[in-house]
Amino acid sequence: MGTRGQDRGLHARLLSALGPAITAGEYPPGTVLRTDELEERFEVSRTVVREAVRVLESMHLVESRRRVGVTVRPAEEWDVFDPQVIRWRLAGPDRPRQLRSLTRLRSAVEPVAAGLAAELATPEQCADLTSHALGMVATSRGHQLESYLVHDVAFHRVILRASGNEMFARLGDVVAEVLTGRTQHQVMFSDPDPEAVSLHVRVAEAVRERDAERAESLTREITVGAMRELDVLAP
Amino acid sequence: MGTRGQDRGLHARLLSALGPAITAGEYPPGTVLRTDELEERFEVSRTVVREAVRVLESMHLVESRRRVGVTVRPAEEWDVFDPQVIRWRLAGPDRPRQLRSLTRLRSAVEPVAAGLAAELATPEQCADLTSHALGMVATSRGHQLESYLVHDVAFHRVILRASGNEMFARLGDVVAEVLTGRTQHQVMFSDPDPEAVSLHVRVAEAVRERDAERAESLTREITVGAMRELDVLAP
DNA sequence: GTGACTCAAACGTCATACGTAAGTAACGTC
DNA sequence: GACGTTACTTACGTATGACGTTTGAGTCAC
Repeated sequence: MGTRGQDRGLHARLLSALGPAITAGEYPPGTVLRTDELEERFEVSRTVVREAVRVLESMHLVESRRRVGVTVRPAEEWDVFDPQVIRWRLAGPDRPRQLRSLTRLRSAVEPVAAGLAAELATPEQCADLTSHALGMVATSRGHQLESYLVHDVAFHRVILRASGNEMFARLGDVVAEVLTGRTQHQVMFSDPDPEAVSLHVRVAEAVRERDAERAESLTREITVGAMRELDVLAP
Repeated sequence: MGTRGQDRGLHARLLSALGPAITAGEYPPGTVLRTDELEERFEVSRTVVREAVRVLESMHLVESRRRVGVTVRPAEEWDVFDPQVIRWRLAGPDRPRQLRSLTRLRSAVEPVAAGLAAELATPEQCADLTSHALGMVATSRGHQLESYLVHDVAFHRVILRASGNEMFARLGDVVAEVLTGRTQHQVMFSDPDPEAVSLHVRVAEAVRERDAERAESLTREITVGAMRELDVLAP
C-alpha cells in the first residue's frame, strides 16, 4: 500500500517529515524549532515552512510564538483523533499504545454502531454485510489473509456507515488501519480465529433481522476478542 | 466564556471566517474559492490566505488544486472529529445534527470509560469524583445552573481522564462543549433532573468501590437520559 | 531588590517575481 | 467530421527581500 499522506507539494513533504518525528518523540515537549533553522535543514523557503507549521499548529502538535519560536507541545494536548496524527503514531514507536487506545475505542463504538445499524441499515447494506461475512468465511482458511482482510475491513465499514452517525462513519478509516496493521504485522501466518469469523456472520444475521440487542452484544464479543488478542500478542 | 479559537494573527481570523462559513454550508461542495478573490475580499496578503487554506485542507474541508482553485469538499469527507470543526458546526445551522452525533458518541464512549475508571482511578480521582457529584447535588436546586454545570463538566472530565485512555481523555473538551451548550440553550429555566443527579452520585460510588460493571451500566443510564432529553427538546 | 526602560530576536505580514501543473482550445491529421 | 496532439493560459506553488510587531531578556536607575 502506497504513501497515504498525499505528498504533493513541498509543504506536504515537510509535514510528513516533521509530523512523524514529533509524534515519535524525537523532539521532546518544549523543544523549539526556529523557522530559519527548518528552512535551512530542509532546504525550503519560509513560505513552505510556515505552511507546514500552521498545519502542525492546528493539530496542536506545536505552538508558534513570537520571539520564542515553534515549540513542541506535550503529548496530552495533541489532537489524537486527527487521522494524520493517528497514522504517524501507528508508524512510530508509540504504535503499541496507539493500537491499544484505538482498539479500546472500537470496543466502545462498534457495538453501539452495530445496534444502530440493526435499526437503520438499508436492504442493500444488509446484503453487503452478509456478502462480506460470507466472504470472510470463504477466505478464512488456507492463508488467504489478503482477501480475508478486504472483507473484514469492508464489513466493519458497512456497520459504521449504516449506523447513520457521521462520526461513527468516519472511524471506518481508522478501523481499516488497525485491521490492516494487525494483518501485516503480527498474525501473518496463522489463519483467523474461526470464532471471530462466526461472530461476524451472526452479526450480519442479527442486523438483517433488525435485532439491535443481539447485533450489539455480538459485536461486543468481537471487540472483546480484539482486545484479548492484543493482550496476548503485546504484553 | 470568550472566543475559543485563538484569533491571534490574520490567518487565524481568516480561518474563523471561512471555517464556520464552509461548515455552515454557505459554500456548497464543489464551490471554488480563488486565492486572489479571498485576498481581495478579506484584505489580506497571499501568504495569509495560503496558510488558512492549508489548515482547511488538513481538515479535509477544502482541496487546493492547480489551475482550478480551492474547492469545497463534500461534508462526508470532513474531519468531523477535529475539535475546531466540531465547534464550528455546533455554532452553525448544523447544530442539532452535530449535537445528536456527539451525544450518541458519548453514549458509546462514556460507559466504557467509566468501567475503566473503576479499575484505574487513583484515590485522588475518586475523591474528585465524589466531590463533584456532591457539588452537583448541592447546586441542583434553586437555579444555580452555572455552578451545577461546572461540577457536571468536571465530573465527566475526571471519568474520561481516569479511564487511562488518551483518546477518551481528549473527548473531555467535546463533552464540556455539549453540556455547556445544553445549559445555555435549552434547559435554562428548569432545574436538573434529580434522577440524573442521583446517577452521578452512584457512579462516583461505584468507581470508588472498584465496581466496573455497575459504573458502566449507571453511566449508560446517564447517557441514555441525555439522548432522551435531546429527543424531547428537538424533534 | 524592584521597577521601568531599552533592545533585539523571531515570528507575522506584505509585495513581487517566477516556476509549474492542468484545463482548454486551437490545430492538424486521419 | 471525429479524434488525438500541441500550445497556450490560468491559478496555484515556491522563493525572496523588506518591514512590522510582539515579547523575552538584559540593563539601568532608584
